[in-house]
Amino acid sequence: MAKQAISTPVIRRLPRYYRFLGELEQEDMERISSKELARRMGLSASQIRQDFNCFGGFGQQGYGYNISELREKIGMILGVNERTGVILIGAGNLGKAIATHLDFQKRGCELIGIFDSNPDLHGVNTAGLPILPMEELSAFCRKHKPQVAVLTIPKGAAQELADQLISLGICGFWNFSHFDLRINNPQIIVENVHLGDSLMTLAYCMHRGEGCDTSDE
Amino acid sequence: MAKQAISTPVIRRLPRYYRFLGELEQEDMERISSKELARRMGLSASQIRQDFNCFGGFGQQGYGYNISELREKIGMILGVNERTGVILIGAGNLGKAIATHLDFQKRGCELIGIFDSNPDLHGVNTAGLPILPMEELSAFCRKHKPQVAVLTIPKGAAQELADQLISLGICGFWNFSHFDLRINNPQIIVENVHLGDSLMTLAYCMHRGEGCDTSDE
DNA sequence: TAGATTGTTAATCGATTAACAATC
DNA sequence: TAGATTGTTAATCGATTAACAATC
Repeated sequence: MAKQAISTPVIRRLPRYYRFLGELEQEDMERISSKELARRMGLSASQIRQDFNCFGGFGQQGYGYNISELREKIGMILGVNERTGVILIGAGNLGKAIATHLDFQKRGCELIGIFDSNPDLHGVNTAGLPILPMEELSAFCRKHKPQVAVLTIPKGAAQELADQLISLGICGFWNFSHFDLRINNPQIIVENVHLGDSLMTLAYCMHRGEGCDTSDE
Repeated sequence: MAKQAISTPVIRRLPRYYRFLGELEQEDMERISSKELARRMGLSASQIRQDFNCFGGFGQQGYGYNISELREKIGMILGVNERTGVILIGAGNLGKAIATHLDFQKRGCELIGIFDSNPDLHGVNTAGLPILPMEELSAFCRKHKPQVAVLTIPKGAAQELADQLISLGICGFWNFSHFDLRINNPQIIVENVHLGDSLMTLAYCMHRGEGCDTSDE
């Protein structure tokens, strides 16, 4: 579909476009120009047109973009209609928060298993799933073949567990473990989320004062 | 201290440097060259030297960088010794996870108040603090003058609450609310964290397959 | 001293912005 | 048709990489 490889900055903006277009749709708006969308999102109109044109013409000269059509097309690109199997490992507060508050289905994913080493949690219903012991992990993976693992576990356990999960067929990690996974296999996709780094960036801007704008909007 | 404004990409890399240097320090390493640090972090040696030189010479020709000295200097820049007052609003799973698992002190911040509108939670001890009712928010702010607010609340409530908090003296937001705060005051610093967008980026890379590398490491 | 590695300048690369012809 | 707004090319800007003199 794409003419050539899409650059990272563009990819990272796609979910945000998708979100804004969803909001506009809910406001019952039908069409929008790149200029108006730029104003609302804090981007430039040029950039928006460049971004959309990575995937081919979504708009119409003199008219702009049809909001629901554009949203649907971006959704297709992002794969919101896929059903990628996801397991979550580590059912602490953060794991629970992600399992319960994040709509995986809306994002092309399906949470199919939750694991924790703490026996007190085993069997506890979370987001409609029973928390399973780690011992069942490999049998589960062989049976259900999840592709993505969410790691909401402490730092120390992350790398070893990741290696094990790769051998069980996991090829994508959403890693919250305060440790940068390094996997020397380009087929394995890693999204490291470092909440601590994000807080530090904010803290830096606070004490450095004005003019410090790190927002990527 | 800085000769000129530091660019956003550099600022965003600083916490990561700080983290890696901390790990090296714990491995009892004393010195490191830009080349070796680059190898470990997946950056280029050139970039590392450029980054550090934004702040003045941290290294020594022929030797490299002294790890603990470098770490301390980056820590100073990031303001880890500050004590910025932080309140957290929304004590659901995500709020609790952030309050309990994130070491604010290590990052120049101090969590001094937690608020939630749910009466069942009032008084519940979380990370050493009692959860307070929203009604006490303004009195609390007047008394303790927090500067940063963590918003772990639903989307709908975010913008209105943010405006109220600004009038109470809050000048930094760490926003997890699935809604992009837009505040037209450059003095107010906003760090939007969109976990959903992060998952979608991962999902995109999964179904697009190989060569999709959005890691910023 | 010789080797190593920085600090810094210059070259390259890529992303964003500007401009405008195409066209609805 | 005239006005609006895209798609797309060219110009600009900024960040990364390469190169190398300075120096420990």
